[in-house]
Amino acid sequence: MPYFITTAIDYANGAPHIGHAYEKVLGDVISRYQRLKGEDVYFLTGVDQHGQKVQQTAEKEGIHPATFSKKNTKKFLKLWEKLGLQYDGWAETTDERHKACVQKILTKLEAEGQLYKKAYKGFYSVRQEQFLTDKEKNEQGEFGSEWGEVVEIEEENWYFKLSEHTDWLRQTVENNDLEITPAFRKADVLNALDRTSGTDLCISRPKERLRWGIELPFDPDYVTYVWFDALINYISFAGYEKAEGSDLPDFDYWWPANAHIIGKDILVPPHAIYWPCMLHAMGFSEKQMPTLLVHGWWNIRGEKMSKSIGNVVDPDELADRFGVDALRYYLVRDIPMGKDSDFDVERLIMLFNTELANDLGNLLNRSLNMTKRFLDARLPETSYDDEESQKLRKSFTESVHAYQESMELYDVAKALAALNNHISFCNGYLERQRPWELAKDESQQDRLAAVMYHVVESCAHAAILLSPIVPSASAKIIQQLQAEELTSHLKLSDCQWGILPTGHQTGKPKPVFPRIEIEKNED
RNA sequence: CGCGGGAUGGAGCAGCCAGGUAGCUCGUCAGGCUCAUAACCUGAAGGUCGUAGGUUCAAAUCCUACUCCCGCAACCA
Repeated sequence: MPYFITTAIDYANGAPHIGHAYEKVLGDVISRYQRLKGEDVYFLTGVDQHGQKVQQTAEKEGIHPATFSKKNTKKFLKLWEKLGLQYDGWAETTDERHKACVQKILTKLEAEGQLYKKAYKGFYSVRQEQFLTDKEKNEQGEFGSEWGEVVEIEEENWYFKLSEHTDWLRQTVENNDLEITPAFRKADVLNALDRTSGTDLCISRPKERLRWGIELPFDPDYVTYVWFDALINYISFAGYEKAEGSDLPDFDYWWPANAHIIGKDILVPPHAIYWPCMLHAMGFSEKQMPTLLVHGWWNIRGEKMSKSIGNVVDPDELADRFGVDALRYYLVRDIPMGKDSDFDVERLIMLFNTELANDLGNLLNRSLNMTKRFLDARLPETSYDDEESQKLRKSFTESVHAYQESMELYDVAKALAALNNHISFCNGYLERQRPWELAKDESQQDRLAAVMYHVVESCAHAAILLSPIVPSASAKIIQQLQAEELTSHLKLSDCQWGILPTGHQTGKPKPVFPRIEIEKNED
């Protein structure tokens, strides 16, 4: 089955921060999980390169917006490579294929009377090059000096008849044809719809104000409003209206998207209102709507992360300091789906050290070590079984079941907790079975073999279930288990007890998750 | 009365939708073990579940009011 998943495309106006990294890692984790299930996955991510902020910042630096956005795009690409993202498509809004698609859509909508031109009158800050609204007014109800000269001007722009689609949208949202996860976000959308109803969406910017964008095909004095441009990436890079002989994917095969992963800040109005209405105007039915997967934010000490406060956490630096596995693990482990969480380096270290190093890493290490020392690194045939071992297998089954159930709901944190549950059980199991004493007794060899099989087999499963989250560490575990050939083509549904055959030879143990030692004098 | 989220032992959270001895992780303390990454295992201390009412045989869980914290929005990135 096709599984088409996208992330928001990041604004190429600066360097990526932890929030960007979170969303992409989440997308990667879900993609890899779906691949593990055997689905045909297409993971699309990218950058939004147009818009006023890019133009402004580029001008400040005295370079062309194209050069500037390319430079920032590289920062994203570099980080995604470092974090091990496995995406199938890369969306850049300056891509000619995307531009052509946007223009085709605009042309069609204009021809069908979905767009019209109208004058707008308002207060405009010359210095900031933007229209001001009431929220920019200070307590005295005036525009402060920070805006410089403020003039009232009238300007013509192109509008999209958003209001003709909002009734349809309301029904589509209420019927869950446009699915919004988690469900509590639906209220936000319905609420925003009330405010939006009756207003249309301005989709153009005059070139004297903004040149950096996609030109309107029917009015060369204007460029396209960034959201109208950016949102289309989800279909343009999926092959919608692609040119003859294009290497883009087959749109009919992939659409609708199984998940648009976005932050709660861009749910309304762009993704839950503009986007579905745009699709509807293009002729998409309510059955062809994507599912919106809305995640929360990483805050710093309870505050919203922002550049101006200076509390941005640099994912690149974190990956260097603690390793990609630790960062990827933390980003999906310590935040409940849809909610906010506080970013805390100490918790990152704690979760890595306890759950990965002490529990799983150590379990693997002691299991392989004992197998090597007591059984000559071989899992011999055994017919021994006991109640403890039955309990372990039951714990395994329950844990895998809970893992899957949570992953289906995109709750990675809960899935990992379920997995860790079994790992803990395994450590307790070893304590109760005491293989190091069984090894001293010739008559207990059968039991020893059974005990070691149970823990080593559990490690193999843990590696498979962890592969979407920490792929490189998972591969290391599999390697030490010498189970590459046994697991490489395995699907999740094949993960029944007994992957490792009788007589299987295990490899040398080497810490996969070396403990992070807390540095002193670190701020 | 703009909208939403949150308030649970020292810290971070689950439980609330489908009321019935308050659970998890970390930390602390005391034991145990020695195969292992000074790891692992067992046990203990620590909470009148934001406040005040109400419904009920019974409320963290349902209802009402209030307090505090966070975010979003309040006509164009």
